[in-house]
Amino acid sequence: MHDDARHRILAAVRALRRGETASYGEVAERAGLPRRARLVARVLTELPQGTRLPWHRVVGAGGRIAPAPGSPVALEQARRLRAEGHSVSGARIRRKPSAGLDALLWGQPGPRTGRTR
DNA sequence: CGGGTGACAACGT
DNA sequence: AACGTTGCCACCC
Repeated sequence: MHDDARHRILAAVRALRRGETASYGEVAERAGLPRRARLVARVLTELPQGTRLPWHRVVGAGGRIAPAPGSPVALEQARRLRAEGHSVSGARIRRKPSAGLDALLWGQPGPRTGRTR
């Protein structure tokens, strides 16, 4: 894959702020790579262990933890999301209950709760 | 070139 | 809500 695409994806993830989440597809879109959700997943998979990137803020469409349920990475993501105010049950993530304020802070809704196209 | 795989996503049932 | 299907894309055999 292009190193350039990788850097743009990393930048998009780095831009995610505390409490915010974005789906793989959204991250791809923000990185200027529409329809490359799987590429985003691939890039995250290859992140080094101690990375400072907020990779845990990238979630599956509809607000789900994407990695295999029970896997170390999935558990760690759940832990971090809860630490940022979200509630996680199994793979399901329910966004921090402050949608109104969040919308002001984020400008855009988080992962789709309804249909998209 | 051909087939399999996955931290994806949209749709239909 | 939970699956199964299909489309997709980058990689790896």
